[in-house]
Amino acid sequence: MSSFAGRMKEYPTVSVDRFDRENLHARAYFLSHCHKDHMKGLKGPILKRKLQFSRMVRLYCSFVTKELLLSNPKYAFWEEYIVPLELESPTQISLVDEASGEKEDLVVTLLPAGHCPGSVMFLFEGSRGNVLYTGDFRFAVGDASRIEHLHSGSRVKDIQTVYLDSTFYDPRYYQIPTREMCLNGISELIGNWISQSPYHVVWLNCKAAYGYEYLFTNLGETFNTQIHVRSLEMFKKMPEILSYVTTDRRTQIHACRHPKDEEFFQGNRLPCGCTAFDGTPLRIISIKPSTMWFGERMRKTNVIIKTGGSSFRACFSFHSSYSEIKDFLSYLKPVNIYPSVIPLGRTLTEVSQLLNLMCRNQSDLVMFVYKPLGVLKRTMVEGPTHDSDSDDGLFDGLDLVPVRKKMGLNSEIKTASPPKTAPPVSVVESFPLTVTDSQPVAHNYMDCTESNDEEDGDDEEEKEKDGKGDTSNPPKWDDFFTAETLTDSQNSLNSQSQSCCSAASPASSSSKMTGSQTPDLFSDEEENPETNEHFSLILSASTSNHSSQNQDLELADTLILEQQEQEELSESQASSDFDIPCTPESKIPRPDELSQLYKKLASGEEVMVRKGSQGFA
DNA sequence: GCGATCAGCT
DNA sequence: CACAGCTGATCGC
Repeated sequence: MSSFAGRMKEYPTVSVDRFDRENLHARAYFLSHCHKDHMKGLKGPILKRKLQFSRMVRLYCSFVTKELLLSNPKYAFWEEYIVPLELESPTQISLVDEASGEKEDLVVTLLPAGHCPGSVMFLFEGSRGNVLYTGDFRFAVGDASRIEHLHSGSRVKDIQTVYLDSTFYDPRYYQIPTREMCLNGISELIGNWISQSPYHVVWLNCKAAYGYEYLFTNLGETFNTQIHVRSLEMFKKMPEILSYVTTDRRTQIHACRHPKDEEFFQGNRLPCGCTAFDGTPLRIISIKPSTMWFGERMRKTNVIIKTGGSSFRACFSFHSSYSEIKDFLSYLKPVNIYPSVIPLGRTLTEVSQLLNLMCRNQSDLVMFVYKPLGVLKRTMVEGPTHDSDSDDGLFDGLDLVPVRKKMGLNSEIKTASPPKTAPPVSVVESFPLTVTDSQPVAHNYMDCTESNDEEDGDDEEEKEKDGKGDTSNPPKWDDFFTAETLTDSQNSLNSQSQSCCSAASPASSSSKMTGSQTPDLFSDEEENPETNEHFSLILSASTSNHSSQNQDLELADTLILEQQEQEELSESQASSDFDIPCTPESKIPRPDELSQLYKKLASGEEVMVRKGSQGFA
């Protein structure tokens, strides 16, 4: 569940997915998708009144989200204030302060998020840099590279901040079978059942939320049928969904619901009340889509689990897994990452620390330590970014969070060198200026940490409260986290750091054993990690609590492999704005070499960074 | 009577 | 197995 407070520090005059409290003063609203936890305050009378007195404030979302939203009478009053935007079409939006007339332009691009119908990410491009608000999303590995608007030419755009759907950003959720695997498993189960007779029917026990539609359309297509649902109203303008759903109960696949549907099912009734089509009793199985996750080294897993005589759970996820998120972040390498969800049993601090490893600063930290030339490049790219975060008074008088960060930054910089003025516009000029930052890495690292920790003023309370519950069992996470941090550095030096981590893992494991789960043993049988997982599509009769077994082993293993993976990814990302030439040996460069390097870097990299942020302005 | 919040339950 | 959201109780305005 999202606990994002609604405002991005870079663009605090707009609100995203939150419509209460300070968001009531926003100059523009954005709704990423039509789930209630992203719509807080959206039907509030205060906001409704504000709209009636405003000429400028609008709600921006996708066409599909607009349709879904307006299909609910409680939100019908938004009709005249909604501006639906096409996907992948950069659109300039003027943010006007209606009192002062002050204006700021922002370019927004909607990117399909794969979470539910109409769900999008928002890419904001403006004077404060490129910011990606992911909303909720499910991306497969590699998906980010296929999104045109995350690129500028052949390069990845310079993303300042990602506001991230971190629902499964926790190594517990290392992998979740792909959509295709899940669909295939469900199709096989359903096919085997409904082919037996017309009285063999399936009840898809779906929650009351958008997001299962692609299941319906795929099943409808596969079995040349329609799925029974309670209402078609919300899909009336979406033919590609509408054609696969029906309110006619005489179909073999149902996704209808009833407050007492579980009882109904026990009594061999469908939620719609059906017990028979023509006097012949139905043979009903229930399939409950639910998230299943697996460890990094899980060799074979089932996407269907039998939970009773005629009950099944089927793997289904609205959100990206840990490894999918990592792939996404490794590709984008944003400067900052802020989680919008704290996974159950975690705290904001823990998640922020783990996310720091995926920040651009952090991956460069490794390069800085072992590849000294890298720091020049890193500083070059980062200097301006850095400064732009603290240069002017845009945040003056606004919320505490950005100001606090700014102050922290300045004080950090002061210790190294006198306060700097705003960065020069010229690329060449900015170069020597930023290179003089003698020890920038630690500062930047701290900066990332602090900003994450201190972000989200009132939001933090919620998150910390969430976290309180698990302060009783912190060792497992802490142990794990420490190990990972260590590995981060060690891995670059020594490929045998694996043994170091393996040694550390039993300790964290034993503390974890106090949890309710019964992880599998540290068996050595899985010495050979298969990166190509084969999720079984075949129905399993197993009723074991399979999905979280091996947690401890996975945690430890994750530490080792993810760093390797990260390195590979950065190597493959040769076109990135912030990639750097490899330094084969760590000798100290001579001044003339440095000068050559400066020229090379200045000729391309920085120019691209600057252009990237102005591309659509 | 309405909204916000929380516990409980899927 | 934890998606998202409903229902009902309680409290405050």
